[in-house]
Amino acid sequence: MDKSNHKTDEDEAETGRPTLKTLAFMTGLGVTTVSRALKDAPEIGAETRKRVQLVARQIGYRPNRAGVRLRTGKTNVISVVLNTTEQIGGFLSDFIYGISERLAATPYHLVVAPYSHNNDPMEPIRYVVETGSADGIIISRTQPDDPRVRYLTERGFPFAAHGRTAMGIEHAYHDFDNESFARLAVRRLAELGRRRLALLAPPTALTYHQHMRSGFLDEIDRNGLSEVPFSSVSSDNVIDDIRRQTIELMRRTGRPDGIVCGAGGPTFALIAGIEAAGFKLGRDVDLVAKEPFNLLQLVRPEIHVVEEDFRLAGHDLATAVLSRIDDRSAAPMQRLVVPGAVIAPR
Amino acid sequence: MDKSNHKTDEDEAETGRPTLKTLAFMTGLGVTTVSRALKDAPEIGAETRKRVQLVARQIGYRPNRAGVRLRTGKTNVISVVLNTTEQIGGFLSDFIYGISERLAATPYHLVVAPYSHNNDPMEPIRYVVETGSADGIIISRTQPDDPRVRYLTERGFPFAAHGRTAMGIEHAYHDFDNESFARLAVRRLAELGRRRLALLAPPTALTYHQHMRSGFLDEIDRNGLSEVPFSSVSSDNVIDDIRRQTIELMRRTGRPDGIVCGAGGPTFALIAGIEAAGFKLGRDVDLVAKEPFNLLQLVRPEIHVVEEDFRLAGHDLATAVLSRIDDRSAAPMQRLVVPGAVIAPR
DNA sequence: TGGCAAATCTGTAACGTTTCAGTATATTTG
DNA sequence: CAAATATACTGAAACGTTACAGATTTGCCA
Repeated sequence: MDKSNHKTDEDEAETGRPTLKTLAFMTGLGVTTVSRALKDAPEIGAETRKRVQLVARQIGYRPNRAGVRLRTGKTNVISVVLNTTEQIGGFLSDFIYGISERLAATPYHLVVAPYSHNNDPMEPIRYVVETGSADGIIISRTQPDDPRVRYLTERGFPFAAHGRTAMGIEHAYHDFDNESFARLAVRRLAELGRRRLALLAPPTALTYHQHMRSGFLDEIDRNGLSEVPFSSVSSDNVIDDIRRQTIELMRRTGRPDGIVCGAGGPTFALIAGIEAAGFKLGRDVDLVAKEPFNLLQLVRPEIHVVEEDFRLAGHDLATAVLSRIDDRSAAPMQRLVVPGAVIAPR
Repeated sequence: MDKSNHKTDEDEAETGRPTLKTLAFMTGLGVTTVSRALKDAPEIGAETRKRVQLVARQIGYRPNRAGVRLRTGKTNVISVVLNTTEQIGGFLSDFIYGISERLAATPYHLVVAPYSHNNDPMEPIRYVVETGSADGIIISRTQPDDPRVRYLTERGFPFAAHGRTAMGIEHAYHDFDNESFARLAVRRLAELGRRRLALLAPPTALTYHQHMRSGFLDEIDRNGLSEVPFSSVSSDNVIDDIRRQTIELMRRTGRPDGIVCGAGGPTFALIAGIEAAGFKLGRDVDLVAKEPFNLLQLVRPEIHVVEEDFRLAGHDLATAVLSRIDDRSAAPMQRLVVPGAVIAPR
């Protein structure tokens, strides 16, 4: 008799994954009631609420993300936008782990949106905002005047940045205090009696280039030291370029006797370059480097190291963007991590 | 007069993000026709198809993922399941980049699902399958008898594994030929006149432990060398444990004069341990290590290195799982990457 | 000319969820 | 005691998409 393709309630109760309808059938309530009961709405009787929640737990009900998303627009997704041509040596793993650890206890999923160097960094940002494919965004490689920050702020889209900006916009960020790092590094080199210092800085476009550079310059000044310019490469360059340019640097007449390096991978190239030019680390020149995990010092104990924790950064940024989503008018989390001491050679 | 809260066609055309309805209004066609036209269905006139597609492109129509997902069950998501307690030194960045590069030109998003060491590795897998939150899964740290592989295979869920299994199941994988790596390494050490070799292997639970170990043992045999057991640690151990155990190893009476190491981070610890015990690399003992990016050799040129490309692995696995989704009955992609030559000290 | 097939297009229903506008029953109030 | 109000629940509609089962038009053949 029943030629329709409507599912009956009983069908519903038997088949595959449970939905609100399944729950409604099992409890004898309406779908609406079940929905409200699951989110502890006050207009549902206490006893009914308990009952629905019990049954839901028993049969392992999980809300259908697509259904929620379609109806409410809420995606329960955080998107982290990464540059795939990023520095080798990969602090990125820890960064991502930090984020996902934070997200693990929440209903949020983490999606990784890449862009390559030749592409527009705005592209993935626009995509996410225009298609509403995430509730929040985490960006890195922040610039002083960052179009992404402007764009996201203008639209009131929740985000957090790894690094600060300088455009008078109050936004959530987590940053490592690279100015202090540079100061610590210079001070250490001064203590070692070094006089002519070079800095292998991040690319000029990034905000923390300025920070690191100004800390470096100011502290050089205070200690009566001089700078040996080394701007032909940045820590973004490929390893081999850095190595070559370091050889170049060391062969100059006014070569440095101390070098500060703000990134992990490039430090390897620096050392290789110094030695290829015939100089000895610790004798002719000292090196203070920033490293995510202190591996380098295991094999080259003569270098000085400051650690930077990227897992913490990920964790922080996830927290920041979540609280941003939760309440867009709340004050954005802004955390500046001060570097620990410079770890000396053993 | 119109007190309903129905949106009229004109409303639709003005407001926010375009949908099929917007397109239908603009072209004067039905929603169904537009939907079919956009996917080049044959029953839509050629001219209409062109027209619809043109308009869609003009106004930047993007299908609503939640709509598609709710209706079809297709998520357009690939989930990569990672162990967050994974080895420091992070080859993971490259792995993830490899995947997302491959996915960039497709409609697929990449979501990272973590699990920590004390948690059940099956948990994220079950979650994805039960909630249908992805169309395919990429797993790593594959075991000879891997419950995840069994589970996914039983349910016909598309996946690809970084590493092989040994349970008579034909599944998609990408693997580095660690047996060949170990052979190459041993051969190199034999050529250098080394006689007593040790192997710092991966954890015994993982499939490639067997591969590496059997290659190592067999090649030792062929070359008339002997093994110095070194099973107190695996490459999964924390850096400091490896360093300590290496000191231990080197202080034994029958200490090795050659060591093979199958992972990047641990090699640093090995070197530190060897030297802490008072021995000199290249003189007392030689080291052949596998490294994702050849950074180590820059600062310790006396070691021998084989490179392993994790970006390629990611790319491959993404391809594999996509083709699996595309056609579940097609033969699974199975790729074994043979190691390149051992890079000698310079 | 009538009939039939092919070509092209369309409306309805459904996926699972939440919101809106109720309804029915019990309880209080004047 | 009627009316107002509070309590507990419910059906219908909508989010954007696609599958299904038509509907309309055109061209062709007997």
